[in-house]
Parts: sequence; structure tokens; C-alpha cells
Amino acid sequence: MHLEFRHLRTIKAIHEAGGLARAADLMNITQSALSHQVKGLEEQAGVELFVRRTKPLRLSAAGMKLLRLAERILPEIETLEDEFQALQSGKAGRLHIAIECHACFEWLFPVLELFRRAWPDVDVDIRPGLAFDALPALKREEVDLVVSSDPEDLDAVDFTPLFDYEPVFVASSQHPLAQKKFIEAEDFRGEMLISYPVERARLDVFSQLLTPAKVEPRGVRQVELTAVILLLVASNRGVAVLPDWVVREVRYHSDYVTRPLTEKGLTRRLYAATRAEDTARPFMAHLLKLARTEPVKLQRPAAPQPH
Amino acid sequence: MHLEFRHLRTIKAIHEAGGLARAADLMNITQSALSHQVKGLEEQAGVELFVRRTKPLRLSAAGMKLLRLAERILPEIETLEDEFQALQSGKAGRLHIAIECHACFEWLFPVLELFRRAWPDVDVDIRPGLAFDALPALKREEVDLVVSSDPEDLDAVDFTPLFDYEPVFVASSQHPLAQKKFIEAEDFRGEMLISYPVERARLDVFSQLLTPAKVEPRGVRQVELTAVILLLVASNRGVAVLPDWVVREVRYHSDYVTRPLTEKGLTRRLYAATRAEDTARPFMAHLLKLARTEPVKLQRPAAPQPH
DNA sequence: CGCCGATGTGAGACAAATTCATAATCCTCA
DNA sequence: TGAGGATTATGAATTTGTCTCACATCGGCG
Repeated sequence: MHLEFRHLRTIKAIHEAGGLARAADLMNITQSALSHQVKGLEEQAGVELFVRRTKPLRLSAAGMKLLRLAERILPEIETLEDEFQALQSGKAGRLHIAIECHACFEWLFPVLELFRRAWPDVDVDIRPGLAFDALPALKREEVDLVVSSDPEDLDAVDFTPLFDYEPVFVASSQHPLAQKKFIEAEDFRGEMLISYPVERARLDVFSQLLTPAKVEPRGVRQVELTAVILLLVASNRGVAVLPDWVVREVRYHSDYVTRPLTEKGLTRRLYAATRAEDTARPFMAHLLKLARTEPVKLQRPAAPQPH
Repeated sequence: MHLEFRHLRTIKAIHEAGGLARAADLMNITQSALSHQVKGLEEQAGVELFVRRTKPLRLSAAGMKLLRLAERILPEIETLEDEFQALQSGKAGRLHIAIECHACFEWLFPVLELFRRAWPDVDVDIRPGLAFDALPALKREEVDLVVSSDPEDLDAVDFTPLFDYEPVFVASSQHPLAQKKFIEAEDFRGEMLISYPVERARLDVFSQLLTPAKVEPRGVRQVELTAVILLLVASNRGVAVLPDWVVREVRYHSDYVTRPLTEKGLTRRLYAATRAEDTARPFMAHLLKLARTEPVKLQRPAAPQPH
């Protein structure tokens, strides 16, 4: 049975117009064409779709079933066409984000909240579990934006700088290292380091400090949530290195001390990787702008809490 | 945008086969044909449905939307095709029944109950409100069977005799007419007649007795439900004429008397009107047989209840 | 860098849908 | 009931669209 959308539209039109001739008119098509079409369809289906006994053609029982199918399906197609229309016009789109850096949730959520208000028809999602292999996934269109601090030179992929941040040492104020003005690689040798559960190459403390200095901490404890890391640090179960936008909250809290890494401090830069074809699309440009400007507001030291 | 089922099947096949060439194989079609088809579809939609960057063709975000549509719609079509298949093979069909006689519910329900067990795929329904104009509705395929006691000579419509019945006078055992052996037209002159709310031509008591004799009862009260008619009769608020299969239940009940109309009693015959093309269809033939044999079991006097 | 597997392209063959012209019906109304 | 208008059916010609064939092109992998 070779059903086609044409047939569904025909059934619907004949029903609505109350006759074949009027339906043909409605569809900008000859009455003859409709007659042929209906005949062909009935032969295919092996079922009488219309009551031929009466003159203004009417749907039979089987025809009614088809009509009900048409009335379920045709609106779905129109919906899809509208969605494609929105895609074309740039109002809609997909923005699936892969983040390589665990702590980025902290600034990304507020950014996405703003974004969603401005672009309600864009399908926003964060895809964890793609931290590795994020760039190939970007090329394969499995994701549309990758947040990374390690730009690579790939064609068809743009790395847009977002903002600079400083990986900061955090410890309990009771910790011996709290006495130092700044922290060096050697200082970690006897310490329990608390970090996110990702490979070392993705952790600033290793890639920028410990690995080059060939220093191994006493131990590494991997913890998923930032809040839990801070909890463990406060109770002196270890030390951590976190981006400045994360430690903003605790910088003036008496339980913690924060210290720069190395005498002058480290500076790192975050990038957004996007497919070159997407970078200039309106909603993407808007998101990039938000991601450049909003996080720096979080980085500014919060005013000391009075109580 | 000229979407067709072909396209939905294509999208689904390409997704499942994981590539255009394999999908072409799956669909018994050239790879070239698929390439053309996809290209045409993308031009129509104005949207990239696939990621061309990578070699085994993959669905893009928009393509995924289409795929999800395909996975919703294609099974619906298969369902419909199965239904049409069942229609063709005679297992399925529609049996919408219009009854001109109100009391027919009494024997029709048990019959339909048996029928439904035998033909679960037949769409059975009783359409009240079509009591008038039932035969034109039959020709128009709005209904498939009409129960009537007035056969007409129409071509393309068969009237199959079902069974004979007797319209019986029913009154309270306290009623004066209870003394008579049989009831005549004149007896109604002073009585309140309780009947179903249909036109007089459809009521046996009028068409067979009162109208020919030009007798008008004292009044006519129209009541929808058989049980309520019997209730009113029992409390002597009026008399009624009901088919014998209805009064079976009360025939030996001490609150009621039942009497024949005229000395020899009236005999009427019920018919099932069906479209000639349908009469011999298996499920219709079965229903007609049930409707010939089952009601007569109800007509046999029930054994007197012992208590 | 070069091969292999996979996709894209163009011309022609073929099938299917549409149109035109006209016939066959049905419905209505006098 | 029969004429006339409206509605649907049919056949041949035409147009449109889809498929195939042959070959060009491209991407990935060693």
C-alpha cells in the first residue's frame, strides 16, 4: 500500500470541502487529478474509501479511519515545518555544550539562564560525559560548543577567548601553609590534594605546576562537587586548587585562606570552541558575548559579609 | 516543503544503517537515488539534515527532529495498513446499528454481546437519534444495519426477516380492563397510554390498531425507559403496549396482566435492513443468524418464579 | 600520499501524477 | 418524470518527478 502525504491531504480536503470537485479547487488541482488519485489509492489499499452511491462523495468507514490518521499526522508535519522555518531564520537552533572544566558549571549556569530568556526557541543542553573527545564531537555535530582552556589549531573550528582566571590555592586557615604568602610546587609534596575526578592533564594544578616540577602530592582525593571540596578543605582533610571565580565566596571567610600559586600567580584563559560556520550565527554570537562579560562579574571579590 | 513518507523511511533507514550506501542497500534502491533524494529534501526544507563533514553520513540536529517525527508516524501507518488488511480479509469491519424500535435494546444487547466475542475486530456501535431517516443513512453508509418492522422495496438494500413478535397489552392487575380476555381499539378510548417517545407511525399500537380504528386514547405519556413504563403501569398510572419479549419478565407477575390485542392477537415481523453488498459478508451473516435465533429464546415464557 | 570506501553529479530512462476533453452519473426542481 | 445543472469518471497526451547508470569527487586511514 503506497500511501503518501498527498493522499492524506486529499482525504482531508474532500472531507472538509464536502466533495471532490470543491476539494480539487481548494488544492489548486484539477478535479480529474483528484479522481485519478482517489481511484489509485483505493486500488492500492484494496478498500473503498468513499461511498460512491451518493453524489457529493462521502467518506466510508475505512475512509474515516484514514481521515483520523490524516488529522493526527498533518499537524505534526506543519509543526516540523515551522521548526525548520525557525531554524532557517536563525531564531531557533541547538546549543549543546560540552565542558572540559568541571568548575565551569559555576559561571555557565547563570550565563545560560540569561541566554534562555533571550532565545527561548534554542535547544540548550549541557552534555557531561563528553569531557574527553569533546573536539571531535564538535566536528561531528554531536555538540555545538566546547569550553576549554587548551586551544588547538583546527580548521573549521574557532576558539573564542572568553576570560582570564587564576587558579588559586585554598586551604584551611589552620593549615601550616596558611603562613606562606604564596604557594610553590614543592609545597604540595606532603599534602593531600582534593580535585575534580578528571585526568591530570585537565587540571591546572598539574598541567601548570606539579607536572612540570615533577612533584607528586602525598595523595589525591577526587570529589565531584565544588561544595564538598570546600567542606573537606575547611575541615583540614586536604588542600585544593580552584579557579578564582569559585573561591570568590570563601575568600573573606575566616575558615579558609586563599593564596596565589607561585610568587606572581598563574593566569589561565578560557576559550569557547565552535564550528566556524556557527560562530557568527546570531544566537551563538550572543552566547559568546554573555560568556565573555558575565563571568567577570562573578570574579570581582564579593564585598566582605558583615556578620 | 514537500515532505513525503519516502523521506521519512529514508531518514530512518540511513540512521539505522549508519550510512547512505548501506541504507540504499536496505531499501533495495541505488545509493545514487538516495543521494538525490536527500539532496532534494534538504533543498526543500532549507535545512541541513546531515553532517557532510564526516564520511559515514550522520544526522544533524535538524535531521534528528525529522527522525523523531518518522519514528512517531511510520508505525501509525503500519497500524492503519494492518487494519485495512483485516478489513479486506473480512475479519474486521464496521457494524453501526440504527434501531427504529425502542424496545429492541432488550434483545439486541445479548445478541451483540455474543457477536463481539466472535468478532473482536469489528467496530460495533448502536446509533440512537437516527431512528428517523435510518434507511437513507444506511445507503449513505452512515450506519450498516437498520432494525425495522416496515420493509420497503429498495434496490441495493436487503430486508432479512428476523423473528415474529406480538405486541401485547399490559396493565395493572387492578385495572378494569384486566377483566377482559382480549383488548380492542375501543378499549383505549378512556385510557392513558404510556409509550416510547417516537412518532406514532413507529408505534405498533397506533399503526396496527388505533390509527386504522380512528381511536384516540385519553392521553399519551412518553417515557424513555422500558423499566419506567412498567413501573408506571404497575402503579396504575396508565396502560401500555409492548412486544412480547419485553413483557416476558412480568407475564406471571401478580402486579400485571397481559392481554392480546384483538381476539386473535397481532403478529408483527422484525427485519434487518442491510446494504446488499454487505448482507453476505461473513460477520454480517453471523450477526443476522444470531439475531434470528437468540431473541426467540427470550420470547419463550420464563418458568414461573417459585417464591 | 595514495588507496579504498563512501557520497555527489549529470544525462537519460522510466514511472507516476496531472491536465484536457469528454462521457457517465446523480440530484433537484418544475 | 424528465430536463438541466452539478458532480464524478475515464482515456490519451503531457508534464513532472524519481530512479538508474556511469563516473567524478571526497574523506579517512595506513
